Amino acid sequence: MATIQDIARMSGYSIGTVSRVINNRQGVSESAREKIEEVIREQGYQPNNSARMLRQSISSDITVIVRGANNHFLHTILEKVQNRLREHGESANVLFIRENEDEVAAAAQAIQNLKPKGLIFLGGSADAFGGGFDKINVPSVLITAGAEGLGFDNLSSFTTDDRAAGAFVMRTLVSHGHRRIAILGGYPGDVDASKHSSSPGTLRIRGAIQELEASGISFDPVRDYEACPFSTPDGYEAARRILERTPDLTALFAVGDAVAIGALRAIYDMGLTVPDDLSIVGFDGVIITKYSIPRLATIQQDAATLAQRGVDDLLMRLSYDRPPVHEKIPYLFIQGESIASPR
Amino acid sequence: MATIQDIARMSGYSIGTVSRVINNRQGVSESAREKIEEVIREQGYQPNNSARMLRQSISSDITVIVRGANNHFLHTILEKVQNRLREHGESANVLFIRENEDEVAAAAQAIQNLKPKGLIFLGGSADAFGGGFDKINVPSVLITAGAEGLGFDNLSSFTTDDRAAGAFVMRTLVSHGHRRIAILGGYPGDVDASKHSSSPGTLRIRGAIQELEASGISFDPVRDYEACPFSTPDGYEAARRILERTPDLTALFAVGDAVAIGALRAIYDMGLTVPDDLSIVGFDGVIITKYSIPRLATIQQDAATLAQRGVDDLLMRLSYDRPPVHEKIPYLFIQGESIASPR
DNA sequence: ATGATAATTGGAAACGTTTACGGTAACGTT
DNA sequence: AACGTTACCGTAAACGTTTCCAATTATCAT
Repeated sequence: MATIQDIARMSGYSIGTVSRVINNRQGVSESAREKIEEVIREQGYQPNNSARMLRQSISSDITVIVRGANNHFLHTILEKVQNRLREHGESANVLFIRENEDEVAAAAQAIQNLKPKGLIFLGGSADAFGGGFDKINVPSVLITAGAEGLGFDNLSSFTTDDRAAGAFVMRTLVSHGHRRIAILGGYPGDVDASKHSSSPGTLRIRGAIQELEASGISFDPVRDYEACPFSTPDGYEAARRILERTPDLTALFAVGDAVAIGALRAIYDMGLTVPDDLSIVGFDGVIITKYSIPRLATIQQDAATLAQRGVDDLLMRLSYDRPPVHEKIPYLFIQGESIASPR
Repeated sequence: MATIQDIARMSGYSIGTVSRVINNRQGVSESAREKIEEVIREQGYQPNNSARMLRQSISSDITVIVRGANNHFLHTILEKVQNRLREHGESANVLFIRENEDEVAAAAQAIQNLKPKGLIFLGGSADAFGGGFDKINVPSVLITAGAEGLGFDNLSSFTTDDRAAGAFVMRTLVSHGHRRIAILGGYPGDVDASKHSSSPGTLRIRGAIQELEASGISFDPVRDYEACPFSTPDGYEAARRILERTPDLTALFAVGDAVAIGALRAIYDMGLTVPDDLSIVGFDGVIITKYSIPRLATIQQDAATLAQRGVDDLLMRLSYDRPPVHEKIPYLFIQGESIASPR
């Protein structure tokens, strides 16, 4: 493998100039730049990362933190993020962490001495970012949750408009004639509008409740809401609990597809059918919703765009320093086969 | 952050000796070792990776290569691998690549100058390892495919006994009285026993066919087999094709759960029911098989053990040089609700 | 006690970069 | 022609390790 010295020798310039070309800094003549670039190209030279890192005390890779349960939607985004990074010639370190706080702190610690040049968060909420990651102070992006107005000055966010989507789901159900609707999934505190939270689940739920109230439909958090983690087994259990507790329901809004899939089976096991006895809507738009029986109505998040915009923004801010941005990516409502009017 | 120099100064020894202690090499007195270790401990000193890497021209991290479509089973393993690595205090670089050959070659190239100290492959087959990765020549493990007897001298493998499992599935179907059984999924060449291949799909299929023939049941590759990638949409299409072509089938063996889930829906769309009209068995044991309607019969691979043994073997071989091993991890047959006797 | 040998330790070079600094050349201004 | 300014470029130090080699000390047999 050629070194910067070899390139310098072969191009007839000094290593200083070569270095300037590599990092495209100014102060090097057009002729020098061309010559050096040519040599670099024909030698297939790649700067040695370790040396660079040693000198600058920052690594040249990006760390991706995936937060939450083994979730198909996050995996989809992860893969797209990874692909996009590779298209730009970047490679990524990936870390999976669970929701709990000490794990977040530990991860932040571990990542700190990995010295990444940038951070990408998948899943979770911006709150976690405050749990140690803000100290690392490198350009970061949060995909799948919003971070606007939270005072993190190095964190962009790209997300679906969860509040609007949650409201949209409810509007749809109500327009089908549903009046007894329950919500499934998320954290116990999510229904409590007085608590501040920027997590997507919370926003979906609050948007939904707000819409219901705007339609003059009462929503009792104790009776009509059941919290649970975003996984299929948890969705199954939660659905059973709420259906046993509140048998007069005609529709269910699961704030994640994994939960909805579990609920689908729970409903089946209780001898009810979807959508005749009960309508159900999910959230995320994972592939399985298009093949389940019945096909699941859901909010399809645009994973490809989320990933792409997130990565592009990070790389952009990595090279030209710009302020972070907060963007909402359009979503799509998928009708599926799991909604009908109550009978 | 303290450096080795600080430790040297504070302990009263030279950096050479400190280095020897850190890498616990021999040739340092017990007293020196103790003193130095004490200082290291109280300073919370961590060697600088970049410097180390620069000097030794090998990085300190492990690269994980995930091969194949966006597959839930692989994601599950990936997460478990990652967790196990973290338990050992290691971090991993993750790369997703598709099946095609140039992508493999490109990835091998890219990884070569990442200079990982070890490699973990998830999915695909050992064949891919030959496409450039063997040149990197670091301890590697292949999880989810076998590599025994292929002449790679630095590659361990941990896998389900795909051939036996494939045979087991067929034995089960035959014992239920099925005689007209089709196989779904994998590459077109997989049925051709004359071609050599170590891919898991191939082995499952060959094991299945072998078992059928041993039971005196004829299997016509053209009529009873339909190749397709390991994804749900592809499974859907493949199932439609084969059911239209061969309507007298009574059972289907999909060599991956994703394929089976697609097939389930295809069967439904054709107005048939599982298992009354058609039995179906999948492979992998992903979570969704336990919640689909009907629950899918499948071969449950032991993802946790596969991941754990793979990681442990790699780390072991990284520190003590041992020969690679090839291990088959037990699987479990899950009865599900998708098998019945033909009527 | 002496020398020979082994064990331990220190010193310094090297890994491949980046960057501050100083030097040189080119150019325009007077 | 002399000078100042600018643009470009080269030199060398520094980043924190590992490791070779030489130096020192300890151990032992005689």
